[in-house]
Amino acid sequence: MLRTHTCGELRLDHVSQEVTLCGWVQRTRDKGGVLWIDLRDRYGITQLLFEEGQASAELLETARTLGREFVIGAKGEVIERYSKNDKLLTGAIEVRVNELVVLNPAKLPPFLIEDETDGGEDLRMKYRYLDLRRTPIRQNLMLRHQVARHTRNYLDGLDFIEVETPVLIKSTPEGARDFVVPSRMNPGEFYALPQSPQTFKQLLMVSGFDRYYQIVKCFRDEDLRADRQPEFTQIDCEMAFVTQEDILNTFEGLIRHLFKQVKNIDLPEVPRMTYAQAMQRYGSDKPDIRFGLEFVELKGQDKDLTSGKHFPVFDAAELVVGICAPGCASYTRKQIDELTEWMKRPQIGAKGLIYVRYNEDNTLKSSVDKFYDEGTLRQWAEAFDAKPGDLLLLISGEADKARKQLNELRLEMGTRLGLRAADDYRVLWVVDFPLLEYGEDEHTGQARWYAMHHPFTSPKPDDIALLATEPGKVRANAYDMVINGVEVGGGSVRIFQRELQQKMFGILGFSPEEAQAQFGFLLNAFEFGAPPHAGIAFGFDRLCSLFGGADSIRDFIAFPKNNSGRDVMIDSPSPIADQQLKELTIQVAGR
RNA sequence: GGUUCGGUAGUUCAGUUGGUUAGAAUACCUGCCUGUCACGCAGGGGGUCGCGGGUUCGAGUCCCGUCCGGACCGCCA
Repeated sequence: MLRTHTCGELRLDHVSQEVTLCGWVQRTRDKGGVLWIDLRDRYGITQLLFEEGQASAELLETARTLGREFVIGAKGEVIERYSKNDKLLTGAIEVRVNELVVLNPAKLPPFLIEDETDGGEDLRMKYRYLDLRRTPIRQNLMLRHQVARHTRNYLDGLDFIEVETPVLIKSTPEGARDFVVPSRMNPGEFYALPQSPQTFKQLLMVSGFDRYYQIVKCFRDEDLRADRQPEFTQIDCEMAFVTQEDILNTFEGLIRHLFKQVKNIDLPEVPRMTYAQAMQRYGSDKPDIRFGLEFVELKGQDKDLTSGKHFPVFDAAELVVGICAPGCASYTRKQIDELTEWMKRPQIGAKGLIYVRYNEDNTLKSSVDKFYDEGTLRQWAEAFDAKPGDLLLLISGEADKARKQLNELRLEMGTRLGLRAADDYRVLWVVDFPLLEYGEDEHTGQARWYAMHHPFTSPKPDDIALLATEPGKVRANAYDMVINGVEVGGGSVRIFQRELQQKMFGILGFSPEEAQAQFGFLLNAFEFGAPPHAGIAFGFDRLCSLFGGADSIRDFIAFPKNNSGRDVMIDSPSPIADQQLKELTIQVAGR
């Protein structure tokens, strides 16, 4: 061993012991007659002391040549400090060095390796191995380790077993784009990397494994975001002989366990909300319930407080819906205009934003005073349960669009009003998702039915009859877990009968032959005694970033990719040699 | 595929209406300093203003193109 202790463990108890430490030079403070070096490893920082008169001239000389990030070993005596530093765990002691070895000198790093670095994202990613030396990033990865460890502990305790499923699998048309891997031994044929181990975990249920989990890499070839990587990790779970209720309880238990173990937070019972409620009250299937600002409809299916006053915008609207921003009546015209412009950005695409100020003096002032008298405005305020000082913000139009736009506004107002604290955690189950959604096929342009979750999701038994008549109204036994407006997990009760699964593929536009070619192995398996089963998968990276109080998942992944799917450190993806292409019988345009 | 913001010293940024020798902070180097811990003080070096073209007497600044990066929309069963 090159060292006797780490840089994080020495205390007053160790005083007068002879120790050897190894690590990286964080910083040197040369005071002339005395020189200090902060020595860092993953456990902490220990101050090394070199003093004129005590240390040899040669030792001082060497110490003065040390630069940032040099790797050194230092042997010496632990002594109590004259002036202690209570910001450091090792701040009561220092090591008076009598032997110093430079294990490896270092070039000056391209950015500061400090908690508050001066490096930009791009640079940090290029030198990720240096970035990972920084305490905040190291702590993120340690948090990730803890989340994984406690996940395994919890599931192990419930007799789940972890089974590895293959990474080289088969491309399927449904869902996200696949990453594809050419097969040398089968020219012209390709593997796909799994978007999730979905079919394999269902087959494990058919095999009788009963309770399966896997902390597993998944791959999706879609555009990226701060919370989306092309390869990401899921906690993938499946259970047999269970109902939806069993899944919700088991995995509410997992989340509660993780909050307790990782954050020492006792989570209250997780409330449930149907998809329909979530959309109506929040305009989102993943509402952030840390704050209210719930939607109130002025014109909707069962009421209308706006029509007949010759305001064409509202008269033509399917839905007039708004939120009440408490205490915002003091917003200036300029602030409201700015908010309106924000809503009109192409990303949101609102046509406009109507406001009603409920002034402190009990008067009402709106942007539609021309059309609505004070009595009507007062009716509106009542509908919102508004108080003097509040500001109503209204959106109108086609119901789905209006809700979506107002959802953006609600979240923005929540942020502006400081209602979205990172350390306030509100967990929610959203249940009863629709089974199907209608949309245009990207390639053919033809409208057709898509599985909202995936094609293996079972319809609610009560709704099966609707499959033939009104597929859009069929609800699924599907559920999402949402924390602070982030979808952290989702799953469903699965179809386990061949006939129903075939029917489902039919609705999704597969011919019987296509279904057999793509998913024959699953359909066949269902004929050999498939048990009822259900499952869920959690986005592990997101869960970690949430526990870490961050929006981006990148700093919870050791070696992440950038927005364009590139790893700027190893510079991938990259071209491959002509010989490799030839072997794979692949031709690349332009080569 | 789209919207939008950005690219200037090792790094993070400022740079006015197009006008003298492109600045600050920090890092780095040199010297001084025996209790620092964001040490301090004095001095110093460091720039193809992403790249290419254009307008102009003159471009970091304006225009066109292009490359790179961030955020977002579409997309992500």
